[in-house]
Amino acid sequence: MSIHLDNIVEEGGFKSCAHDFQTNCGNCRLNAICLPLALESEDVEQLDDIIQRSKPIQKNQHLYREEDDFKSVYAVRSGTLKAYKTTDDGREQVTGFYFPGEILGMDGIANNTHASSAKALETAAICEIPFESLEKLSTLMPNLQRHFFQLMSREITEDQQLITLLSKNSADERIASLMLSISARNARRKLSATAFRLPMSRVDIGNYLGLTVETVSRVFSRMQKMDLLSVDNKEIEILDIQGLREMANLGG
Amino acid sequence: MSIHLDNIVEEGGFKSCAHDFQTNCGNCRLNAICLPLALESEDVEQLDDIIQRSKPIQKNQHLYREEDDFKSVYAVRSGTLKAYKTTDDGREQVTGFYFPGEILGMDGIANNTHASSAKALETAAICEIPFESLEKLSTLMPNLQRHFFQLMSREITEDQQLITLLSKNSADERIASLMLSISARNARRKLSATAFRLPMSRVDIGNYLGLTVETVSRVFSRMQKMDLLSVDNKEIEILDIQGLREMANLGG
DNA sequence: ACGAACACTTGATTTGGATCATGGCGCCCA
DNA sequence: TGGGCGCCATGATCCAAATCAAGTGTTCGT
Repeated sequence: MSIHLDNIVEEGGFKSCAHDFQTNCGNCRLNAICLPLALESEDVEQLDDIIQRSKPIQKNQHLYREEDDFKSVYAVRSGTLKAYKTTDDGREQVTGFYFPGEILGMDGIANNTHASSAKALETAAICEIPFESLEKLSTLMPNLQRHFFQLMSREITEDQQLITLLSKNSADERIASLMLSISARNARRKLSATAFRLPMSRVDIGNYLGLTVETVSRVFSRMQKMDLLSVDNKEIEILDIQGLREMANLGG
Repeated sequence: MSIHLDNIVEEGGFKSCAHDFQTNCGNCRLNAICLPLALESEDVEQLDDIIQRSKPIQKNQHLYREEDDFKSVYAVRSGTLKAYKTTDDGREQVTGFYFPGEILGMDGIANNTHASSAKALETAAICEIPFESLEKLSTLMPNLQRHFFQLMSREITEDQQLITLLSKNSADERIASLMLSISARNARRKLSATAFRLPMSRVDIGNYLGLTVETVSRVFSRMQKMDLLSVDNKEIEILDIQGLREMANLGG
């Protein structure tokens, strides 16, 4: 059973007080990879003033739902969320997983209505960034405007990666790519790139990658047989990252 | 053989002079659906000042290529373009088609490098919008900033639609959806929603939708047999839009 | 105006992943 | 502390779309 450093450290700050001294961008362990990334420290303080931190949301709770009015975008402080859409015939399509330091909700800007729902896969601490305030601040701080444009652009390029994956790659390649993506995002947060716990179920993985649960399961078994990784329920250890890259078709 | 009103009318303006009186946002037939959409007329003039209009690009010419430095985003004035990425193993993934009034190139903002290539499917007139100027103008004009955030957000929601389509829908459903999308975009430009010429090849359609050419061909034949549409090479006429919606699973 | 290259269609066969079916394991809670 | 339910694994069968193959139609360059 692995220890979730993220949750323990960061939720610790919350339990005492929402305005705890730890609870601001300046002190946040994630500020180098999150919204404040591009800002001077005095600017960070202004950003800090508009950010709302409420109590953590529990597993399976929604942060927002499709068709809710759009008010804010959200930064993940700890925990993991999934974003998903409900298709016209009632099925679910997972459109992304969001880890600490990542921003979600930007798909709501287009129509002032959330285009997808977001639900916690485990207890999660969230920073809410009211969009109107962010817009105003952006006109005053060109760096912030630039950075937010970049964040949205990154969301676009990531979606395009997923489109390519779904359109061109086999089940093996899709799952190898997802494992590598999670590994890289862990590394960005200074966590292990080779050993981690998957916060999402096999169903969610399959849904995200356009595969059935059975296929996900079989691919994990196959990868294990090939000594690419070891799988113990949700605990993953990457044993041969090079081999995994080759399987994902990311070249040698 | 159909007549391309778009090309004839708008390229006419170009041939004489790049600073032709017709060639500005204020007079552009598309200004109600393009970037100027949200702006007052005096603001439109300022926007107009930063926009560069060069001579039309020819079929198969590139507007930009993957990994080019990112300098500008582009608005289509006439013609059609496709955006595509080259996968690690050298294949091509079409990520979008762009019609008059639509903006492309926003995926380059994230890393200051174009994440995809854009190529003309037919002769196309383009408005180039230098991004640095657009950023500066956006800090001065909140409406423009807002509108550009919305445009990027729309790109995200459209990509998510495509992800869902690729992940959950059959070949029939994918192609029906694409035909309906093109129809709706034509309607937005006050062109026929039921009769149009496809600017892209079957290969491009298949590539975009994650299908082979053969499958695209067969689906068109099947739709024709079902009297949903008539297909004459690239000329499409939608005969039963309701039936097509049902096939696309967009409900009754 | 002609021929080559390209774009599209249609048919036969194959196949990767879906679907259907079953069983085990762990976990939560009474 | 056991029972039920959700999650996961694995085997058997099926099917939609890919692949392979062979044409025909269209476009373009000279």
